[in-house]
Amino acid sequence: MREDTRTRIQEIALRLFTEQGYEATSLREIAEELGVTKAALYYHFRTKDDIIASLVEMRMTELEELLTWFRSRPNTLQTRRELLERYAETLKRSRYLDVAKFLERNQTAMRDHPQLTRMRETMMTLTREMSDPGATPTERISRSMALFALHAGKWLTLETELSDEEIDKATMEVAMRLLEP
Amino acid sequence: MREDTRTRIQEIALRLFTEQGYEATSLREIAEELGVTKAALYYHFRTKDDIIASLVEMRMTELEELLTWFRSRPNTLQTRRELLERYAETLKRSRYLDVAKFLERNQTAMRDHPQLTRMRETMMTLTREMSDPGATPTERISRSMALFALHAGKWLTLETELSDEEIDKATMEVAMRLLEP
DNA sequence: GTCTATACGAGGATAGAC
DNA sequence: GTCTATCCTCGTATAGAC
Repeated sequence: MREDTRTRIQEIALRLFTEQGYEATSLREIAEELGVTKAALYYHFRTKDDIIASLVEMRMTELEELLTWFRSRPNTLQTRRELLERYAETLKRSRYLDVAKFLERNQTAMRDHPQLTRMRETMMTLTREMSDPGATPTERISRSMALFALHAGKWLTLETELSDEEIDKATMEVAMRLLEP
Repeated sequence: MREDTRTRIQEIALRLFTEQGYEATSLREIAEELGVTKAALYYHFRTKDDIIASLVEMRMTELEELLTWFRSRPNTLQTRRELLERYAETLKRSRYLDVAKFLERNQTAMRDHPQLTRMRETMMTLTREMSDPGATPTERISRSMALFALHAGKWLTLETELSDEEIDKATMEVAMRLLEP
């Protein structure tokens, strides 16, 4: 059974946007790969922006759910460790990893997008609340970086000697260490 | 005494590119802020790309010098610690920090730039050579992340309770810890 | 409902006048 | 060293075929 056009547009667009850049990818390219004219895209999406807006929305909703879950639990080392595990899980689902990659690589292109502002705030809140009130600056920064470390691990896939699984496992160990005092 | 036009174009362009994005910033905007027409920019630079190419070149040359220096020294913990100090020093000079920020935020826009490829390779080589041949995956990833941590620290300036100096100091401590076994 | 044909203003870029 | 005229492609929009 054939996917619907709308979903195919999103898939092609996300791939091209991530590979070539959001602004460097024209609607004509997307339309050609789909086998239609670019005007046809405007039947399915109001603007170029709308093509990825729903995908970004998915990723953001997930982050907000993660924050809600975190706040519902006692702020212990155990909870923080579980937060890292859950965050890493979201990055394993290819759809979210693709969106995360897109967002990393197209920061300025999405600059004044309201969704991006919300997401930045969610990430900020998450990292901030991981710290105890009386923590030292080093402890605060260290814990904040634990989440970033999970992303950084995905950039290091060029370390040819290591397999993806080894990198994922080692990245998690490094991130966990950043939670320790 | 007035700066020459060429330098002013670079300064205006780097600021606008970093704030708004490379592709989102038009030559007309730069020209207007400078008080000329966009066609006039083509006297000073062959393409839009060339406007920042020389700035990126500076940053890249510096990274390559850092790699050369690192290779000239015994690969000890002491040398790796000094590498972090030197790397952080480059990020303190505003010109390089601005270029680094621009590169972080406009990755896909610079995608097929030969300079970018060279820089990625230099960073990769640097992080790879920081590892001993017999190191565990966790040690390798941890050391590789030490350099990224210095950048990540610059993203955390929104941690309102901490001053820039506190963040810099704490970031360095976290990065140094990532070098330890 | 789904698409094609066509047009508009703005973008980067070039050639050439002054 | 600065500008005009010009070109092609871009995102966007609408009218209308099927």
